[in-house]
Amino acid sequence: MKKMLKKKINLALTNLNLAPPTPDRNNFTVEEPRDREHGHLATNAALVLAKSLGRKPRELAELIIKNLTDPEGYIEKAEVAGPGFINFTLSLKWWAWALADLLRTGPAYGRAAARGQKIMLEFVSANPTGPLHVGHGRGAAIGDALARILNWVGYEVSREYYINDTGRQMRILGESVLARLQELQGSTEPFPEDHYRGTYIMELAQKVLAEKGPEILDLPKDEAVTYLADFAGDQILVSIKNDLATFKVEYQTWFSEKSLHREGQVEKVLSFLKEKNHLYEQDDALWFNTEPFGDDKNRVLVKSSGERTYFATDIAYHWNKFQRGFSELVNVLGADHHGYVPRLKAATTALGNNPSSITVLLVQFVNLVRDGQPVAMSTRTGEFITLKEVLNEVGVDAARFIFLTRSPDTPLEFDLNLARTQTRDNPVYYVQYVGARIESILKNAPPAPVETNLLLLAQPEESNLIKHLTNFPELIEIAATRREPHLLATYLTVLARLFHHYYSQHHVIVPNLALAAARLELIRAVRLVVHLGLNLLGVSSPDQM
RNA sequence: GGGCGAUUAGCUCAGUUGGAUAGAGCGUUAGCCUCCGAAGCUAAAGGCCGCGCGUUCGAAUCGCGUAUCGCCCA
Repeated sequence: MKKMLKKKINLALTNLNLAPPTPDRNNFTVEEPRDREHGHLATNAALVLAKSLGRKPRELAELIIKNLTDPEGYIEKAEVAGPGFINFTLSLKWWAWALADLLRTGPAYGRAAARGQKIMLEFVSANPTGPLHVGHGRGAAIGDALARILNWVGYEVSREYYINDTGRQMRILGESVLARLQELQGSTEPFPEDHYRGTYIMELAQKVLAEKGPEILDLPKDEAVTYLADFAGDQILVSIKNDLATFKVEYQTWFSEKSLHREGQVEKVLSFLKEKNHLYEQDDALWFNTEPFGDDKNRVLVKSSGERTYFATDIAYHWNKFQRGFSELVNVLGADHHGYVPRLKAATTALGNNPSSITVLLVQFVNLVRDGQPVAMSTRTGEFITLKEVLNEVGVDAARFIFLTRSPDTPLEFDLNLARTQTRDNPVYYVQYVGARIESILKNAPPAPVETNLLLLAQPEESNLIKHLTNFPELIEIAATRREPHLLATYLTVLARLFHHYYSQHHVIVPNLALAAARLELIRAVRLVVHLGLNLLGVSSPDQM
């Protein structure tokens, strides 16, 4: 719709043949004015171009209007307004054409052709040391919705979960289970500080005891800890997978950190960087010279103890991603990782890739509130609300929608009381209700005549609806390029409002059968877009509620 | 001390990359079901878009400064 107008304006500018040809010819925008009295669409072309063309804005606007060509009869009215805007009112013919086009395209509306580009989304990637909490849920909702959207606009998308199944946190996990095991066997040693205290640790200890017996405790401590870490990690990972499946998040790959070490990838990337002269030794440690690539200081890759740092394995991991043929990487991370971004980009550059091929999406924390009080969320103390609990309380759809309505870079307040008591008032139902209402109308619909005349949709509420519907493809495109799935949630809320308003103003099934038929087509289109939009958010779109 | 993000209605938050009179949900107030689903609609009240300076035809949006909050680093 906007493209159509832009083309016409550009053509008018060409016809005007004004010298000099301006370089900012395409700098103007076509937008929807807030005020309905300003028509369907407005352009600032005259305002933007006035200076370089040496004309007064209003004068230029008049010239543009005079030179518009519109053989199809799509423009009803074009007039100069305010400081030099041109307001357009589009004709019924245009709206009929746009709606027909949408219905003809059907379930593929807004879907772009494959671009032959592989893009990887890594998200959640929580350590398998405890259950997922709400913060992970937010990352999961955003990552998954973004994956759906990117796929929709033509990328070959792969979702990946990186499992940190080795290192310090895993050892602490093993030690935590060991401590509980010893307790079960009568030890009175105090539980070690800074270890995982959640009740699930005790459950895991009981499970080990039941399956393997107390002989585990006879092993040398290191062996026991390693065994228990693996055992517990595997179990926890299973429950993480279950939670994500419940949340309707599916991964193509679960990538194990261990496999990087097993296949010697860390050593390979170290020698690669060494060859490129990016490494140096100092104080018995091996350093990576990341500063020239925009990091604020250099980083250790191999400690004096010989241990590889977390950063070293992470470089190997991202190297591996590129080697698997992904041209673009998106990482959804908690906001506490933002200091990590420059060094990741630095590593990307040093490895010979464009740093802009990796996008890090930082998601701010979720603050749980109960009875007006913040709820502590430490995995260590065991006082946390798991994703599973929240899903049980408010349901998958509501949780996803709440996560996806807010921009990722603002902390989200999640009020559990509100979520619990106001389930039915949740905004997600406002959108879903549109679908249910339409299905109900369609059930009562009379049989359609052979030919439907969409020109009968002459009410302003109808053109408003069509206008918003036809914005869908462009909106998805924007949400994809900006990696902002929440734009879609906002879009759907507006669509819902427009529909509910229309519904209250006009009956769909009216005695005039031709008009009824046209209106049924319109609400079918609304149904379709609501369905597509909710699907892209991973929210269900029920026929009945 | 340095960095990143935030600051918009009583509360929770949008604002489609600079457009005309600032948006929604919840809450408050007053209305609307003999009529396609009232999980809805209509209306009212509620705003110095943290503050200051700048950029320009035009700023919630961009720049600089500043305050407050959250997080990260030393």
